[in-house]
Amino acid sequence: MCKKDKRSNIIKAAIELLADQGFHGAPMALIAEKAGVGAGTIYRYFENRDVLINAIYSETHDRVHKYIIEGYPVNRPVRERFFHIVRGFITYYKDNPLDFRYIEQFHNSPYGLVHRKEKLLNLTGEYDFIHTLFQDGKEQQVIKDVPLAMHFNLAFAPVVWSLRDHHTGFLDLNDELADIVVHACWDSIKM
Amino acid sequence: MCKKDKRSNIIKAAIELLADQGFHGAPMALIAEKAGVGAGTIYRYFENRDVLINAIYSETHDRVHKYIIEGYPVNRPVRERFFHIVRGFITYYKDNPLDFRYIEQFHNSPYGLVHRKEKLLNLTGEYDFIHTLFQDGKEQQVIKDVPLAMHFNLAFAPVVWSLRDHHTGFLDLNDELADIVVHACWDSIKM
Amino acid sequence: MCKKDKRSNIIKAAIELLADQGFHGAPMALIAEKAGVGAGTIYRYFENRDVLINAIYSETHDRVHKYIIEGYPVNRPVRERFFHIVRGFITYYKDNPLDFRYIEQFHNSPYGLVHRKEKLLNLTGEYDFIHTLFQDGKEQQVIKDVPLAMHFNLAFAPVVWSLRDHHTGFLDLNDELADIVVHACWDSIKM
Amino acid sequence: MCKKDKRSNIIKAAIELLADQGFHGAPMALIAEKAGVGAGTIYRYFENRDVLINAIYSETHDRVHKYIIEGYPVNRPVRERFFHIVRGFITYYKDNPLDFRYIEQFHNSPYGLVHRKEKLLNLTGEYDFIHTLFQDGKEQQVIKDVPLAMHFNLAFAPVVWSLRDHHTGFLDLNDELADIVVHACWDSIKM
DNA sequence: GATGAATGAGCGTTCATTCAT
DNA sequence: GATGAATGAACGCTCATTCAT
Repeated sequence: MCKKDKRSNIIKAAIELLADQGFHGAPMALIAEKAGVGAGTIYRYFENRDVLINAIYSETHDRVHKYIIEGYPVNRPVRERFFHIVRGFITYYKDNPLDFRYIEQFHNSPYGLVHRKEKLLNLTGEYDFIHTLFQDGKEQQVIKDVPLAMHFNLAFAPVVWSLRDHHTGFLDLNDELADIVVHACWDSIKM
Repeated sequence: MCKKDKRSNIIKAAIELLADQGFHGAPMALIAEKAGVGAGTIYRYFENRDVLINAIYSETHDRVHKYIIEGYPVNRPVRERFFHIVRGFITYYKDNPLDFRYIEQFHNSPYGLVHRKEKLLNLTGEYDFIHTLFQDGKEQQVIKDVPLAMHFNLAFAPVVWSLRDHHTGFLDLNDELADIVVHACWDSIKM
Repeated sequence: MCKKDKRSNIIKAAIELLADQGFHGAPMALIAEKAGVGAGTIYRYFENRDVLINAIYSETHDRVHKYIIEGYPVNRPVRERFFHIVRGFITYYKDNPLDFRYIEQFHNSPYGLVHRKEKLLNLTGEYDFIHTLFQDGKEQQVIKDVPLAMHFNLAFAPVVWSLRDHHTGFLDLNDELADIVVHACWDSIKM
Repeated sequence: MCKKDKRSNIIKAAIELLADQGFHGAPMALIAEKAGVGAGTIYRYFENRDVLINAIYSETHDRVHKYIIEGYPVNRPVRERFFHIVRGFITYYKDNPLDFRYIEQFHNSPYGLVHRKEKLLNLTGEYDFIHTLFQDGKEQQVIKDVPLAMHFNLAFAPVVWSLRDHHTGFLDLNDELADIVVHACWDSIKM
C-alpha cells in the first residue's frame, strides 16, 4: 500500500465512521482498524484528530464543488446559474449520503463554528463562486437586496433540511419534489 | 438556596455550557461547579446526563411554545396564522439566544434524532399546532400540496439559519430583515 | 413508631437487603427507605455502616444461639448433645433463610475475618458452649484428639455447605438427607 | 517488560490484592499501580473487571487441577483415588496461599454463584473428574448413595475450612492433622 | 516509515456520611 | 430526635496521543 493509498484509506474509513456514528462514535483506533493501518500511522498524515476532521471536510467540500462547477453556465442569466447550482447540490448529495452526513455533522459541531468564523474573516475562493452569483443578481435587480448570508439561508437551508430528511427516511426527495424545492427557493430570493 | 433554586441553577448552568461549548464541552462536574452544587447533587434532580439534556430541551421547548401560542389567531386565515407563528418564533429566539443555541445543539445531536423519530411515530400536542395550520392551508389550496416535512423545511429552515447567523454575528436580523425572511418563507410555501 | 421499633425496622430492612443482594447491593439509602426512616436516622442507632453490619450479625447470631440452647441436654452424653446442636442448627437455618444468608455473607467478608480474629484473642461466652462439648468429648475420649478448630470444621463445614446448597436450590436438604449429614459429621469427629 | 510479563504482572497484582483485601479492596487503579502499569493498560488484556476476575479464577483453577491430576491413579480403587485428590488439594493450597484465598473469595462472591449455576447446567471437563469418582463409588457401593453435591460438601467442606484456618493462623494444618482430616472426610462419605 | 501497546487524564455515576432544618 | 437533600471522594472505564520497536 503506497503513501497516497494509506492517506485516502484513512479518510475513507473516517468519513464512513463519522457519518454513521457521529463525531463521538468514531475513536481513532477504530478509524485505524477500518483503514487497515496502525493507530499511530494516522498521526503521520494528520497532526491530530482535529486536523483529520478538518481535512476530511475540505476534501468532501472540494468534491461537491468540483461536481457543481462542471458545466456551470458562467455566462448565462442568474436564474439559470442558480438552478444549475442548487440542482447540482441536490443531485450530488442525494447520490453521496456519506458526504452529506459528514458535512452536516461538521457544520453542527464546534468545528463548524470555527470554520465559519475563519470564512467570515477571509473569504476563500469557492465561496466567491456563489458570492458572485448573488452579487450579480443583486446588481441586475433580479434577486432581493439583502445580505449575502441571507441569500444563502433562503436558497440553501430548505434544500439542506430536505436532504437530511431524505437521508433519514422522513421524506422521499424524488425529482418532482426536488424541483418544487428548487423553485420555491428561487421564488424566495427572486425580486 | 432552596430546592427550586438548586434545580434551576443546574438547568441554567447546563444550558449555558451546552449552548456555548456544545454537548461535549459540558461535563457533569463543570455543570455542577457552575451551578454551585456538588457533582452528586445533579443526580438528585436528574437521573442521568441524558435525562438532564432531554429535560432542558423539554423546558426550553415549552417556553417558546407558550410564547408563540399567546394570542394565536386560531380562527383567522392561514396566512395570518403563519405570520404570527414565524414572527413569534423569531422574536422569541432573538431575545433568548441561549435557548436558541441549546435547541440547535439538541436537534443536531443523537438526542435530536431520537426525538424526531418519536415525534414521527406519535405526534405530540404542540406539533399538531403547526400541523393543523399546514393541513388547513393545503385543504384551502392556499399553500402547496407537498408533504408536511417539506412545509416545515421551506418555512423554518431559512428562519433557523438566519437566527443562527444573527447569534453568531454573521447577520443582523433586524426587524426589516426579519420581515423579509418571513415573507420569503411564506412565498415559498404559498400556492 | 417508637425508638425500639425504628431500630428493629432498620435491622430488618438491612438483613433482607444484605442477605438478598449481598453486602454491595444494599446502600444505606435503600435500607432507610425499606425501613421507613430517613437516611440520617440510621446513624442515630448505628455509628456507621460497619457498626450496623456487625450489630446485625450479633443479633442474628444470638437468635440461633438462643434457639439451639433451648432444651439443650446439658447433662447428657456428648453424642446426644452433639446431635441436639447440629440438628437445631440445621432446623433453624432451614427455617430462616435470611438469617443463614446473612451469616454466610458476613463470614465470607472482611467483617468475618475481623470477627474471627477478635474471637481468637478473646473467646466470648457462646463460643464456650460448643467449646465445652468438644472439650468433654476429648476428655472422655469419645471424639478425636484434635484442635478445637478442627472439630468445628469437621462438624459444621458440611452442614453449612449443605444449607447453602439447599437455599440456592442445588440440593434438597430434606429430613432424611439432613440426618445423613449429621451422622456423617458425627462419624468424622468421633473416636 | 515484555507483553507476557505485563499480563502476568497484572494477574499477580490482582490476585494479591483480591486475596488480601477482598473483592472490594482492590480497585482497578490500585491493581494497575501494583502491577506497575497504567490504569488503561489492564483493559488491553481484560475487557473489564469481571473478565479479569473470572480469568484469574480460571487460571488459578487450572493450576490446581493440573497439579492434582498429575499421577492420578485413574484405574485404582475409589478410596485410593479419593485420597490422591484430597491430599493433592491440601498440599497445593497449603503451598499456594494466594491461590487459596483467591478461590475462596471468588466462590463467596456473586461471581461464584454464577459460576456454580453454569457448572450445574453444563458440566465442564474437570468437574467430571471428581464427578466420575463419586459415581463410581456409588455404583460400587463403597460410598453413600446421596446426591453428588452432598458428597462434595462432606468431602471438601472440612478441608476447605481447615485450609482457611491454616492460612489465617487459627490452625496448624501439619501433615499429621491433614491426614486426620482426609481420613475423617473419607469416613463421612464411605458406606 | 509504520506500528500498536501503553498511557493517564478525564468522563459519568454511586453512595456513605453530614448537617441545616 | 428525625429528616433527607447535599456532598465529593472514589469507582470502572474510554480514548487521543505517544514512543519504543
